[in-house]
Amino acid sequence: MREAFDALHTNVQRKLWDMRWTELRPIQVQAIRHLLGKGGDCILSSPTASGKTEAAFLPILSAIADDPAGSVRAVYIGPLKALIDDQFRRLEELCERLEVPVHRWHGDVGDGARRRLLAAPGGVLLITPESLEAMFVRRATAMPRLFRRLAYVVVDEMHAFLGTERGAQLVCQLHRLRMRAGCDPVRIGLSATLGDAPSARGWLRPGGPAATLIEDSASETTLAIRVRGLWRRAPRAGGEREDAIEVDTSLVELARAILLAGKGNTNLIFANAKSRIEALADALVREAESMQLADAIVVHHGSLSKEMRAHAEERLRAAGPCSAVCSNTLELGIDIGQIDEVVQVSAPWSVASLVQRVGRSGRRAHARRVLRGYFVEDAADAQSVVWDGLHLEFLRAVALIELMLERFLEPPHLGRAHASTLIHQILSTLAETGGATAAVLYARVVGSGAFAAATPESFAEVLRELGRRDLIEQMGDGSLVLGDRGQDQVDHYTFYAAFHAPEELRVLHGDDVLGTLAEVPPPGEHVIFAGRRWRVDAIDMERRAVFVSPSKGGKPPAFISPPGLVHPEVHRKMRELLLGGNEPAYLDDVAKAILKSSRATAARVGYFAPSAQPFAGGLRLFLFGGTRVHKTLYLVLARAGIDVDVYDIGLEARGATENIVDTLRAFANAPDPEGLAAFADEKLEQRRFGREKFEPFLPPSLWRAVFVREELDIPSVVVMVQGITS
DNA sequence: GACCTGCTGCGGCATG
Repeated sequence: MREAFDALHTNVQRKLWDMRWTELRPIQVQAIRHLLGKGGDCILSSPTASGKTEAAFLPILSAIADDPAGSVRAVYIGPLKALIDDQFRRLEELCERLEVPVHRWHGDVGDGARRRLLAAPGGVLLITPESLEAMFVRRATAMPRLFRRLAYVVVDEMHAFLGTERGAQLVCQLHRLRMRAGCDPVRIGLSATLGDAPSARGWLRPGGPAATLIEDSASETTLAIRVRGLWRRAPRAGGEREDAIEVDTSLVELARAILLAGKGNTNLIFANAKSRIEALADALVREAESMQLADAIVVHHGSLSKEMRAHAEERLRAAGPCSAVCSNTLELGIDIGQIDEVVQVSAPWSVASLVQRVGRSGRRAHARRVLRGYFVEDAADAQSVVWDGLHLEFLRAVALIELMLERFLEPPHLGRAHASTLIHQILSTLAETGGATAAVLYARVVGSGAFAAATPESFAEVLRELGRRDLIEQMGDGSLVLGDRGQDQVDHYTFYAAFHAPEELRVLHGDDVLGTLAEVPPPGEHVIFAGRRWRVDAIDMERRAVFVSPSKGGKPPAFISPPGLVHPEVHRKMRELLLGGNEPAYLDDVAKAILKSSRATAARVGYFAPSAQPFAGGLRLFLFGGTRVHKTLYLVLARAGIDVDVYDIGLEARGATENIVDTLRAFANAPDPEGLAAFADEKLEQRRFGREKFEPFLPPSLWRAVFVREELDIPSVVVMVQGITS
């Protein structure tokens, strides 16, 4: 412990004295020993608020303090802008006594700050993968100067990248950076929620030595959980006025309950979907007013302008009570002021997400964490639709809380082909280099190890397809350059993100930019946005802008996104909750009644194992097998022309029962995954299954092979069908 | 009935 402190640079030590640190946390001691000792790539894995960022940067700053210039010396890559801004503040403070400059670069960072970095590269740079991508495309010639002496790369919130498009992009970028700037920095990953830390060791540097795993499982602060249930009431009309909207009385009741429990505190309220976030914010603003509460209500999500987000963040940091209704833009790492309580309205998709959200509260010493859950459910009776009577979203939330208490975390989906991101990185590398031979391109992109499934043959096949589609073309000397359509892709500002997002229009009130919307109501209609009510005055498609003015009416906006993946373990726990008789102590009386109602519904349909239950309109499949298995079965039935819906834990197929059962049996007896893939390729809307950004540019045969391998789960489906149809 | 994350350059204008 003492020797770890002694190993730090004198001015880092002085700063710690200034900040009145009395001791180093265990993860910090271990990280200092490792990074200032034998060194090498490492993963720092410890609970939220255990000081991981400092664990990485105390030794990094100590190592570069006497030699901070000549190029950027350390890069920090974060998944969220708000997180980068927060870490920027903390690092600036840490660097106060050092000669180490701290820079940040993301979409909301102004020209001035960018020019300062370009003029005198040095110290630490905080950046998103998307902004780094933009550097490769637009400023490739400056990159050697910027990163020549780069010694460290810190990947924060590593779990947010593992097994995702952005993760493959990031791993490829690190390799490309090495090729471009001749640097080979030590790679350091940070996370509090790695579902499988040992398997993450090989991710930071594929094909290279595995990272050293530095773990500190110090027990978390005490956590108080309270889950409150509310029964939904019938909506009533809002009155005669033209701009009045239907008033959802349960939303009003929900808002009132949240305000009463949280008043006088600083709270984060997670409501999952942007549409729901806006609806709840609107209700909270109105109720706070009618209750004459001084508490501020602010909104924070990714479709709001930087000004709106900055306002919310400032208000949270300021003294005085404040509640922020937010999406996962405030989920990770952020340490904004003193958050007293975390409120979760409806269920998130994963345990990891819940753990991160809970980790936003109680970050000061001796403060406890508080999680309040709220669920509005329809009262069910014997006539109710079974799916409603199971109260699936509520059940999922309780399952996630139970799994969190058992310390379960979803393992990442590693080893994926990431074919969409492969194309992204091919196009980006051609923009970066201005042109390259296939061999060079292979070395730069596939050589990163981010695309484990790519072979020289499949890579060549992808290149040929890109050529056929005018995305790339071959010059006389054999080298490859961007084609017309490839240049169009790369020139558009939406290119830099590896993930798909719908095109959006800017929402303007006078000169103020409120944010962006993909689904805009026609002029004359009303919309709730940024926590306020607006009338749509005009839409200018050419300028891609919507003009709004304040109004009294409004309804929440729609956003387009495919549903998330639920891990089979979460479904297993939901089923266990239905079968078991215990009542978690954190449920209030209504929540207990909701759980009881779920169990009564399950008993009424005789559900005790995965099963197929006939009903008047067809067959209901209660599966609890995880989203991948359900999607596979959805395809089996939809391909046979059967009308089918997915309901979290199962499916509802409509039509003649015999036909449905025969279709399932026929598939189990002779599965043809390729047929399912072909059907998905031809018929499936992007909305339902969420195809990745550049998948439309893949050779169809390759797309289908990847789809079969990664999106379908044939063995599980065969076993399940045999079980439910025997 | 179903999540979210992120994003450049430039022209036009006002200001010192």
